[in-house]
Amino acid sequence: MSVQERKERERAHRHQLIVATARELAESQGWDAVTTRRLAERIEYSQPVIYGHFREGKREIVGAVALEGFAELTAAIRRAVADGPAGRAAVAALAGAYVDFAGRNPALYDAMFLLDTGLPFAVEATPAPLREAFGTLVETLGEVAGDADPAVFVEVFWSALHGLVSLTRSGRLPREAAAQRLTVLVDRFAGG
Amino acid sequence: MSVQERKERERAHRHQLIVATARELAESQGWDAVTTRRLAERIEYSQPVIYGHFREGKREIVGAVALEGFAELTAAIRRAVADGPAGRAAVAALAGAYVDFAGRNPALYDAMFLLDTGLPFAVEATPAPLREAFGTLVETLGEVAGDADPAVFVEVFWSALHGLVSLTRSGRLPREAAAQRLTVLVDRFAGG
DNA sequence: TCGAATGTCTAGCAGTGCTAGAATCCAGTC
DNA sequence: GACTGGATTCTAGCACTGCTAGACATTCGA
Repeated sequence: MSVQERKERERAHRHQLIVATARELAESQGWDAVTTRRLAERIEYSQPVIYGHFREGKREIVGAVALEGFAELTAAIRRAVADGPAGRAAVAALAGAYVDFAGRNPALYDAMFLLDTGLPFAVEATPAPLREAFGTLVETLGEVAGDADPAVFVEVFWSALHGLVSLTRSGRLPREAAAQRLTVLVDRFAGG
Repeated sequence: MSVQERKERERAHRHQLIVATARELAESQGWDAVTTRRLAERIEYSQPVIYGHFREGKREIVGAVALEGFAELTAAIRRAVADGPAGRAAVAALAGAYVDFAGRNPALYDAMFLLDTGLPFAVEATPAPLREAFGTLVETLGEVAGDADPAVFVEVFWSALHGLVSLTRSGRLPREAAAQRLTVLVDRFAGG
């Protein structure tokens, strides 16, 4: 194994270490606690090494965490609908998985859907994990779109889920009755 | 008019000047550009004077801006439904007004629904402008709730609107087809 | 006019994201 | 094994952030 390969492996490992450390810090203490100084301390290098891996700085790190999140969201949704539920059961399963995912990974969710990451959505350059996540939503929900364009329908349903999640998390909707709100939403979107 | 009254008038004026300046800066350059140094420069006092008005610091300033926003949102929605539209027309008018309000006042909207302001929602201590805004939504939409609790129904519809607005603004939903998404949402919620 | 209370300012703290250039290390060549 | 050049990492620092202690200035009542 060449010196070059070993160097590349070390670099990739360090890159992943930074991303994992950022995510850990974010989930335990919030994104405000994730600073490049703290990441550097945690990985036992100086700050400029962080910038050697992420040329666009902190926002690129948040983007890298988000990418992981999309892969995991896709997996969570696929597991939720693995039994092949149809109609309302599919919508409910997907909605439940989405809200559960957001609840278990609040900082990851913020990286994916709230914070500025620079990741392009819905264009040619959109990274594969993002496309795949959205594609999974369309696969699952396309059949209940009725007259609406399935992609547009999915965008609207996703928006509603995102709205419930983010308003609840920021304290603008009470946590009580969250399940009831989800039921109302599923009823409205699975109704035909 | 007493010295005390004049002092209080001056203080109230300065307080309002800080809030208005924060909002102007936020709408023109984003909330990141709103710093207490810049606000102080703009109002021609030093930084500690800002803290003399807002003991909780910047987040209290953002909250003050948000309060104004709620009053304006209420007015905008009331204007949109002043003709007394019913059923789907009422839902559409309200949804259009909400999205339009968010589009015209992006930073104000962020203060209201994204940023940490410390303002309590949906509890005893919730400020009147917030209660009034929500009450206006319930007044307008309550009749189309069908079997659902009107307040819960309104929470869900508002979440969906918020989701559309915030995902579009952050570039996660394309601006194209925004009107189409709104139509799909209104159809789902006005459908009975 | 004076003194106390109030209001405002200066100066500074601890932290942020980020980078230039110095220092160190590594690997290839002789 | 030594040397050299390139790569990597570090130190030091910049410009900025939110915020505050104590000094200074102003105001107003007696």
